[in-house]
Amino acid sequence: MAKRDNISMLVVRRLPRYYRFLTELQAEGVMRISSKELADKMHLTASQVRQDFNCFGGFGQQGYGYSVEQLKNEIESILGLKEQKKAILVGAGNLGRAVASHMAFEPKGISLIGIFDKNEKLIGTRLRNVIISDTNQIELFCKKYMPNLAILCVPKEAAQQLSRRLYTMGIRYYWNFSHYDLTNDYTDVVVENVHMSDSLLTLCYRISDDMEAKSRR
Amino acid sequence: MAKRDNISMLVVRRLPRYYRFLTELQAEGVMRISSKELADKMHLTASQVRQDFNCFGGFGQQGYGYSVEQLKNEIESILGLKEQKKAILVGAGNLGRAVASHMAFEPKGISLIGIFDKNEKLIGTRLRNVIISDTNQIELFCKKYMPNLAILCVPKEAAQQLSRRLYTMGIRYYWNFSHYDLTNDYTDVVVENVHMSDSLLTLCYRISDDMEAKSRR
DNA sequence: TAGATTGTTAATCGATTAACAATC
DNA sequence: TAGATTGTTAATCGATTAACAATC
Repeated sequence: MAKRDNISMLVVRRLPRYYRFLTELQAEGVMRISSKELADKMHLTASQVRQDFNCFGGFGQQGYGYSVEQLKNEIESILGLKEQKKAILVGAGNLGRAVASHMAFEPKGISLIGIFDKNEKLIGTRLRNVIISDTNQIELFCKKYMPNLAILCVPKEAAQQLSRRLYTMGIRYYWNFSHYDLTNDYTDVVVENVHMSDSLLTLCYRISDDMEAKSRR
Repeated sequence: MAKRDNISMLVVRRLPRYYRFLTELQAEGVMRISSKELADKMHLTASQVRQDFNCFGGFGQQGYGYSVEQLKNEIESILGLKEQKKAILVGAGNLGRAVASHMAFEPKGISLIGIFDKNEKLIGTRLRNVIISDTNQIELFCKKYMPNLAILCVPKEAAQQLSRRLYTMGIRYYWNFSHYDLTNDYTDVVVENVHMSDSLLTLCYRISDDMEAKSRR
């Protein structure tokens, strides 16, 4: 891995997808692949595939293509999956519970070390072998265990105040499911938003657009 | 609403966000807003805001700006939220249950009319007042109720066979949480993917990149 | 060596930004 | 009318695609 210097977000967002396809290819026993083959599989162009990889250095070999295993390892290292990260999750409602129990954290180098909620009924119960604690214990917990990543599954109204507390405790990386915009308050923070309802609205648009197009014919 | 003709996906994906901000502004009692003000709030440029809206026709007024209420209504209609859609959800595991109970379907014109799972323990229980049925009842159900949208919360392995069945039953719109690529099999299908793990991997990259950048300083 | 496929430069395409005349 | 802000055209910027020399 070399180069890397101001990589476009569009490239970055393709990396996980490359990683998925390569993992699968490896599982299928495929040893090597050309940019053309990979591009066809992923509905991209060969040029784009090569350009993408060359943002980080040349992983291929002329006349041969790419070694699936090597390429997968390179991307794994680019994504930083081997670096250990400690995460806490706040908000153990429907969404929080789904995220906690559904996500594969370990293969990404993430250990979920704490879950918090203010609902007394949930406090003390377990999720993925982690005991749910009272949200007001967050400061104590952070002081002790120093998590670096927070997963926000709280309602918008709670997110602002909560993020202020987490920021104070030194947390700078957020996986944010709430509709609160953290970048309004802090500039030195990395936030990845998951807005499921935006995605559903996009689908609504596409349905409406598609149906209209069909009715025109 | 007028114009519209080959709108870029980048514009489409901004629409739900506009809609969110406008809904909020309206709730706050704001009556009018300029492209500049809206752009600042949303971290966009005024030019972009105006260009985006003008894909669908001019909703503003020179010297005044945009009426929050009118603009919100226009976008609502562009997104097709008033059109009634019938949805079924397949896979009532952690993720499916979270989606079913967490999502606000009604304001998007979607009614969730059926939920399916193959796990006998879940069959017969209720989610959001919908009884979970056996997955093998899907064909019967679709014949009777003609849903047009399917939400896929099943594992990758189940998704291919399942999508084939749903396609046969005439379903062409999919909100897909599985890692199976539906567009491989069908071209006349509209699929909106939600890949939460890709989003988390993107965050991993950004953490790794950010930490590296900091250590360089 | 000949064939294949990369890495990389150049050309094209599309999206964002800037500018400004139109007009409320 | 003067000031503000839109709608829209032109300029810029960035991303994708095409082409091809380098090389395995």
